[in-house]
Amino acid sequence: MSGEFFMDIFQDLQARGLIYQCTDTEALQKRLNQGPITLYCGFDPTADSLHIGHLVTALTLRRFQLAGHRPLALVGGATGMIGDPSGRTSERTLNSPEVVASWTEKLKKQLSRFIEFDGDNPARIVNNYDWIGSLDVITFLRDIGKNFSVNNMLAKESVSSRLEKGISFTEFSYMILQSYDFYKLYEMYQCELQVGGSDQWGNITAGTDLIRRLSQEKVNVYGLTLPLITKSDGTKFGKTASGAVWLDADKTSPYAFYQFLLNVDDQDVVNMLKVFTFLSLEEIEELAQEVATQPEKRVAQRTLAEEVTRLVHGPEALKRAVNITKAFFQGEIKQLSEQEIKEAFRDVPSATITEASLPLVDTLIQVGAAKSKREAREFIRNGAITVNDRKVTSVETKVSDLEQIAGAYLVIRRGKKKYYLCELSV
RNA sequence: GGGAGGAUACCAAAGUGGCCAACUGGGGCGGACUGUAAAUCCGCUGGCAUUGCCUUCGUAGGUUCGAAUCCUACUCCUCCCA
Repeated sequence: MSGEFFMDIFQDLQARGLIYQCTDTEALQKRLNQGPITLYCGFDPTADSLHIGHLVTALTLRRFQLAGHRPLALVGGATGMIGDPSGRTSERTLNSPEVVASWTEKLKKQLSRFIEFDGDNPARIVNNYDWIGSLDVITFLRDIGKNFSVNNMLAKESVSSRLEKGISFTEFSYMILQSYDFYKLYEMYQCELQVGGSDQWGNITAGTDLIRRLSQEKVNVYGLTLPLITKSDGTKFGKTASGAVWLDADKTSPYAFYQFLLNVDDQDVVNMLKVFTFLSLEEIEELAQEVATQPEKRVAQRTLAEEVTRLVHGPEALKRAVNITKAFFQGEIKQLSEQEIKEAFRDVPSATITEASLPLVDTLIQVGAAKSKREAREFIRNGAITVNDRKVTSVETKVSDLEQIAGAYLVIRRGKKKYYLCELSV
């Protein structure tokens, strides 16, 4: 199902709702039909991991590659040191060079999962530190800066929206660097297209302008932005109460990642399938029918969760996530073997206790199920605590009162979905 | 540089000497219902403790039997004038 070859990439993107703005729709469509094109998209190291929002653009690069084009994934080792004002209401705090460098490496690794480095149209990962890092001030101001008009820069949304509150020269200059990236990639790899999120429009057009100015003959380069993915209620997709949904397995476990997608609203799931999977539009249409006729089966959600988790974390992690889900929501935890418990609870908070007489109230705190004894008691009184499939009702319960799995494990459930593992070693 | 106002728990916002661990709304968390849903309803939302204690209302002091509330200094924020 994935790995399909799209004859008309532009049409496919359009049908998936992935096109927001384009510098010249007709010309770009024509160019794409003429043959392979090199395109790029940048990712700045503003955190130690990409999140699910970045997936939209990363997967778009892959869509282009599947259609026979050559994607470049740019990691902003240099621009990450400056800070993009786009879409921000206030100045960013600068990170140290060491931090930026280590984040850059992490992003590189994550991005490489989504694109193919072999074959006829191999992708490439580039780091703009390689050409910006060595740029000297005179070159920057004289050769590059001369092509920018401050009047123009002030008009860009990313800058104008900040004029009231204030913006530093550093962030103000950001668009020049990003434009220079596009220019360098055009020069080095004949990169003709830059793709980015909708907030990148200003930076992207600045880049196409720069290339035109610096080129002797008339050239055509294109910019394309993708929409911000929102839910039906208008809020941004990918935000949870506990923060962003990360692609790094250490920050958001594969199980949590899988669950996040499994719980997508009926109203949103079809859109998400279009944006986050490589399923054909026909396959997605079939799933849309399922949502309409048998929403309670949640076939679409299941498919979405499986496809994306496999894409991001691989088949093994997906299998674990599914197994954990089965044990938690369908199976009886008591039936699990010690081996299975260890496997299933790899991604779940756990603690080891050494004292059999420990009150359950304290155990809940140790595993992280409750913040204080008061809260722990409240959970028990409300009937929110289940240990090894048995509801606990007495606040006085001690660990030794409870039946253990495989003689050593307590699987604690709080509420409907939160699980904690407690290992007893006396 | 001058003037006015403000800082309360996750957020918003009451309270202006004891009845304040602090109204209310949002959020969050639990329960019922359910499709691991939406909507709805109910409960909880500083800590410890078997009705008592401890720490909280920008920071540091002071007044008082007693302060989130009054006084002093400081820090930060907003607005107005220059």
